[in-house]
Amino acid sequence: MARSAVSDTRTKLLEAARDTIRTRGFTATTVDDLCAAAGVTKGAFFHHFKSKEALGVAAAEFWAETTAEFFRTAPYHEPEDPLERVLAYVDFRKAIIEGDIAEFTCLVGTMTQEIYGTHPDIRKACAVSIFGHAVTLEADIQAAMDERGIDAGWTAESLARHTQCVLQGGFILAKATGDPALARESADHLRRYIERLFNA
Amino acid sequence: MARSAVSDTRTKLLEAARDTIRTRGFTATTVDDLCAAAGVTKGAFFHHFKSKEALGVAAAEFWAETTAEFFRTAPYHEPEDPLERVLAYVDFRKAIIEGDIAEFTCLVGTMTQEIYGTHPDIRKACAVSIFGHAVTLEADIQAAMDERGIDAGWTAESLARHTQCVLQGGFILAKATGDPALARESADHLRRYIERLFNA
DNA sequence: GCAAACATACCAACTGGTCGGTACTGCCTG
DNA sequence: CAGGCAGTACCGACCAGTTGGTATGTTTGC
Repeated sequence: MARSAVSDTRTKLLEAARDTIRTRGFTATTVDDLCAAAGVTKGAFFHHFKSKEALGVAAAEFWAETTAEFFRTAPYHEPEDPLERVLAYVDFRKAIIEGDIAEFTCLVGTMTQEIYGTHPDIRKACAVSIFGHAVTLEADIQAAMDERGIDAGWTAESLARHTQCVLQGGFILAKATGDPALARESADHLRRYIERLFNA
Repeated sequence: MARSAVSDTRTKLLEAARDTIRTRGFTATTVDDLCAAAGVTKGAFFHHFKSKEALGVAAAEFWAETTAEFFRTAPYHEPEDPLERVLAYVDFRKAIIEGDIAEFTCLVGTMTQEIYGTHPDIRKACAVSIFGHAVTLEADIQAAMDERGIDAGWTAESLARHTQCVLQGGFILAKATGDPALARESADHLRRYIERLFNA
């Protein structure tokens, strides 16, 4: 019970961080905000995290873990053809861009923008999350390149990173207007780009 | 003399805001920070801006004006062929991605991420800046489409927005790693995409 | 009974914002 | 043309509320 209570409070705080920081940003989110959102006291907060910055790092790691699991079990891996899997990934990313902005935008992308110069530990954890996810696309991209004998001035690694670039940029445009459609629009351009790269 | 003094202090504050907010973000930038950076007192600050939020709006407008002038007089307009101008724009954007991150990243993109849900007035001013700039690309894209008889499932407006998406996303990747090369890499992908769209 | 997991009260530093006052300029009036 | 007067620009001490963080006490499971 002790253990589950621990992880319960800790998880509640991390979920509160995920939701609140995506809405208000890291700096504007106070420790009291998080405690209120998680329904715990400040004592509990500082029992689990030695500082607000430590929570930021943990929130980025929590994000990395939960999204990794989310994408690992997502249906876009089904196609037999690697290129089809890559395109299915883009379609999947597009499909989940809907509803409230704070629900589909990226916690670590948001935090990175804000704290890259002031909180190096959080920045590193965010980078691990972003590029760790990008890496999961590389094998399929490389397989598609090999299969089709593509040998152009770009690498699988680079294209994988570019997908994240487009998605992150789309989130900014969506936030600027309040309209998720702008993020979906750029996902369409990304898909078209990949199709053309592979002459699909 | 009175007039130039006014605009001098105000401009100093807006420049301080531009530089400081790009480094630390809007929320983490305090009014005292800005006063110190601008070399003025708090009294002067609140004489020119009725609140910190009002300064945020003014900073976004200042950004829109100064960048508009910067791009208007930039050399990428020189080519006679509209498509070449569009590609020259991408090359130009890539070329200016160098040095300190706070020097090449986008003030309004940074602010948008952070305050989209909490400061609607700033958000609107940021959107005006971003999409106002995107619009300056539309005529060339449309001309290139007309010239080459391109009639695909995308519009000049949409592609113009997508260029901003890629650039903004590139800034995030650069911030996450501290390496501007990642932003340039995505600019390369953007250029390649446009080339393929126009069969260039 | 003891260590981990909380809870509560509290604090010093900081935050955006206020307010009375000053300095300078241009303008109107007797 | 002296002198009052109004408006703008600016100063900086001050304030109430908030912030991250702490110190100390209490509960809980093993």
